[in-house]
Amino acid sequence: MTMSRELPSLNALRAFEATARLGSVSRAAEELHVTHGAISRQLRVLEEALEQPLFARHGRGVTLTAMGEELRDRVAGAFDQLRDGWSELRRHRSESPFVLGCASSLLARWVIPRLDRLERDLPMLRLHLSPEENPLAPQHAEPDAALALAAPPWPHGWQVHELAPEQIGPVVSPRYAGLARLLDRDETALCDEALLHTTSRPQAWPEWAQACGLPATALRYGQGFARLFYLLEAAVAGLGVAIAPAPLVQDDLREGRLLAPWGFRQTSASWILATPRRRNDARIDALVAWLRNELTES
Amino acid sequence: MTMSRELPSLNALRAFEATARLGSVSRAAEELHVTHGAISRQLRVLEEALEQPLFARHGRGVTLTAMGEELRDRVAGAFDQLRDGWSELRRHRSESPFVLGCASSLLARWVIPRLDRLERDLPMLRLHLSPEENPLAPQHAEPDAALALAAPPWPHGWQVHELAPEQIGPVVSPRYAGLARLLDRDETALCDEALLHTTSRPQAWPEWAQACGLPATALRYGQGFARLFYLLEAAVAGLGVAIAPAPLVQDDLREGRLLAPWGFRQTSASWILATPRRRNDARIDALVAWLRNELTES
DNA sequence: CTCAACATGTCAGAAAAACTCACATGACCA
DNA sequence: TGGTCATGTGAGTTTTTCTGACATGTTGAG
Repeated sequence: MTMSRELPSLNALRAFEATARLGSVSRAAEELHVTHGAISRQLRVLEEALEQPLFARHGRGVTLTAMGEELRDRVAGAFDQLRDGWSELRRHRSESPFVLGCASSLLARWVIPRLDRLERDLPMLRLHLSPEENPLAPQHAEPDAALALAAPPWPHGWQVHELAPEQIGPVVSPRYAGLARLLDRDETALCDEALLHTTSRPQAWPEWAQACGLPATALRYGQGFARLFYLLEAAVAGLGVAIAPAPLVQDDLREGRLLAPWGFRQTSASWILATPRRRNDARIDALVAWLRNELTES
Repeated sequence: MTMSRELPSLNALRAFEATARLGSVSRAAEELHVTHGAISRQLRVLEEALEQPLFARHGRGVTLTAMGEELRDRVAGAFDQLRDGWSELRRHRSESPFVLGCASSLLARWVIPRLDRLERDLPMLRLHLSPEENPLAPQHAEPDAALALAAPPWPHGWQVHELAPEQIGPVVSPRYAGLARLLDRDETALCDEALLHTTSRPQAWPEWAQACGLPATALRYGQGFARLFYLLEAAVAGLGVAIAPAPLVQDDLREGRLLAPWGFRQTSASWILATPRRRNDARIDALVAWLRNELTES
């Protein structure tokens, strides 16, 4: 009652194909990294299924019977095709660039300044950057990984590698007109400022306030910007006091374009690298390690 | 260090192919007679090997990713080819005639007279007869089975089904000129005869002599024939006393063309049906049963 | 001829792969 | 909101496959 379109054991077929191609049970065993006994047994499985011998044994070596030759002609091409298809797929895969999705503010303020070093340290990555406002949202061309600032619960369908806790703090330009009334005072001084903020993350100031024990309601908001990137440009230009993750203003602090008189405070969010589930490329581990190091060393 | 021409688990590949073709893990599971969990697991094996998802899961069903489509395109044809090749091979096999090798004397004297009944009882056999002087010798076109009279040790490389012990005895035509001096005497009467014999089986008379307690040296030999078939024709023609296996002269005895005054005696040989090893066709069992019945019922 | 070197077959036990079952999750629909 | 469908997951079990040791039979050299 065996449905004729069903296939026999594919491992047995593969053993047959190798034996037929190499003309030897022992060499087929070598190719498949098993013992000759395993091949011998697999051949018997096929022969029993067909109720006909596929090889004539003559003590020293084997030769195909008529039925064996027919089977070889029918399956050899299929196995070639499978091997070619599979290896090409793997080759394409390993040669394809690694697409990193990332919000444009992070990209501009943090990734791009480090890009030369990143490409020098991880050249095999062949990194391609893909600016996307929300890299964790479902989209047409899913990136290989997404760099983001996010808090649990982690987005569904992604595997999250936590890189470092986020630290945020107020920053202000030395050119800011109201700087004088802020210096040498503690955080409460900010209650008198019209704070610059970004609409893409309205919780930044309240979170910070909570972290340093100020009531969130004590804060007054000034101008809002659509993106963190604009917010920081505004701060550098001396338009007021902004709030930012430390790594994004690190260079500005070092070069004196911004001040952070009250330091930075840890939030509940983290820098994360998120990868689509069941993609555990070895390249991802390398990237995670590099990013962790970059975020924590300074 | 994975050699790129190596294949992944073929069972996993088959699970993928079925799932891609049917667009559903559950239906693939049905087709392959396993649970959906088994398919799911196999798909994961492939995805881990490629480090890329092959399907996008959306709670209700799956759809191929770009990489999945590429893999499907590359392997679907190969699986079609394997299925077609295998099923055609099986079809050819089951439709092919069953070739029975048999010495020409047996063929003429025993098989052919029973052929109409044999074909009536076992029509699925589609029997083809292949007269060969020594059907157990290695030859170009090996038969599916060989009918022979033989004694152990059995020929190497064949699987032997013993059908019935052989019985041989002297036979003589009622038209034989010397019949008068034989009738109503015991076997010793034959010591005075020039016994007809076949050069293809010189041991027949000595064996018979031993079986009935006569010294083999007491026998005198007359004319020899190249084949048993000729020997029996000579006996029927009244040329002298021949020796023959009982089933081969059964019809002649019944119809009075030959007499067997001293009956038949068992030898160490048997009627056998020999089949090439590892060919255990169901048709063989049917044929063995039929032959056994035919040889023992009379 | 005998013997060593091959090549393959065979079997019991061991290892690995595949599967099942039961439950969990998420999407869709009424 | 609960029910159904489709799939994921994990522990434990079944099935398949492999190994390792030995047997058989062939070949060719000495």
